[in-house]
Amino acid sequence: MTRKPASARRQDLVEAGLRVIAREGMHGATVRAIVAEAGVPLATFHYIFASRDEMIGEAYAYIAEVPGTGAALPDGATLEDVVRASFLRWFERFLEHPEYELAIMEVMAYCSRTPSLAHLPGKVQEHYLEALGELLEHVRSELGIAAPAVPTRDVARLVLHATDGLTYAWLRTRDSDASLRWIDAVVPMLAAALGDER
Amino acid sequence: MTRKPASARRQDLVEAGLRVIAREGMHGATVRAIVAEAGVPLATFHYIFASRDEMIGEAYAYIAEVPGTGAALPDGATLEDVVRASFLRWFERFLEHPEYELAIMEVMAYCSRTPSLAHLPGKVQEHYLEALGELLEHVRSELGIAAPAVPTRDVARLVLHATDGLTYAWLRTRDSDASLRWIDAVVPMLAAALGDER
DNA sequence: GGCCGTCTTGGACAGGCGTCCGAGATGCAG
DNA sequence: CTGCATCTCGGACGCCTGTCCAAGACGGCC
Repeated sequence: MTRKPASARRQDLVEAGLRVIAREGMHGATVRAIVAEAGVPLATFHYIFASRDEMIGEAYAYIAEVPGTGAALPDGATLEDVVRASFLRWFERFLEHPEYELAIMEVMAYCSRTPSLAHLPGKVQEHYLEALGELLEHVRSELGIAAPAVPTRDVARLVLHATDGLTYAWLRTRDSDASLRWIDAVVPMLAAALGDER
Repeated sequence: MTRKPASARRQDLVEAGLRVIAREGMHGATVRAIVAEAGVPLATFHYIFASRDEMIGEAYAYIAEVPGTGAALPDGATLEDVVRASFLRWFERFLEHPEYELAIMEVMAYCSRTPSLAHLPGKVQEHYLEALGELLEHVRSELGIAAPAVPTRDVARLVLHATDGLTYAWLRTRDSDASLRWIDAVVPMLAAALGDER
């Protein structure tokens, strides 16, 4: 096998692990399945990771690194249009790989249950909030909205609640129409919070 | 061991299973852990269920049987007040046993991954919608709101999206303040949809 | 009282699991 | 070229998993 530094093997295994979890779920993500996916011998796994849990934690943290959906805003769009467009774009991305979102949900549940990983879901949320916050700030400055009375971070939390609701409900029903109606319903509220109207 | 009809043992095991999943997560819900919780010998399990998966499915369906939160409305309350009060009551119940909500999430993910159980999440959602629909109809008739242009079922779906968002986000962060702010933000929208204002 | 459907139960089975050991290969630093 | 830190990897360890069998105990009905 081609010789690689441990850091590179680490990333290979984390990515392979995420692929396996997305395909088979947490239940099927055994050490043997993961090394098979990565194409490395079994013993490599525990040369890199002290335990399977350590790898799961690494994988969950890895998810948070994925950048948000930076959008190019059309000129003359209202705030609500921009929010709706961004939300819809996120939803399209979601629909391309819904099994990944299910995987993330499973990993977060597993981490919640595992004492050594229980702090991670909060940290991942923190990353989400930061990335989303930047996007929202960008939108605000682009549209010339100043001196917000609702802090950006609070608006980001609302947006996250909205996407979380869509995620959970969609994964149960696979009903995209209902999701679109949900988007139609929440977007005005989110835009209002972002635009600071009362 | 006291002799019981299979149907009674079935319910005992389902309830024990749910307790174990709530306490240890899906990962720790082994057949042996479940029979220990129920206080029956191992072999009883496969006298009752053909497989562990069959029991998991039964447990997930069992969840949907739990009745919704029927509320006594104070006189002279506005529609928004009633919606907010109901939502808050649900949230209080949620806070009493959040680990159960996490368990439900894990079971739903597991079912999604298991071909023979993949149809269940949709069915459970259907039960939720029905129960919630009845509650909403009750509120509507109580407040004398007639001829809805937005079908009750659609409003119920919106409410479900809102509670799902709260559930998912809370389980990551355990941030009840953020949840309350979310409730404050969505309730007017939900009330508007229920009250049929545009 | 004897029968028979229903329920109980100890024990075993094969297979999969996470983890670990120790010997060998590799390739840069001196 | 030698030395040493780094990486590779076959194979095994003990434990736990879901599932099953076959023998026994119960208890209502003829």
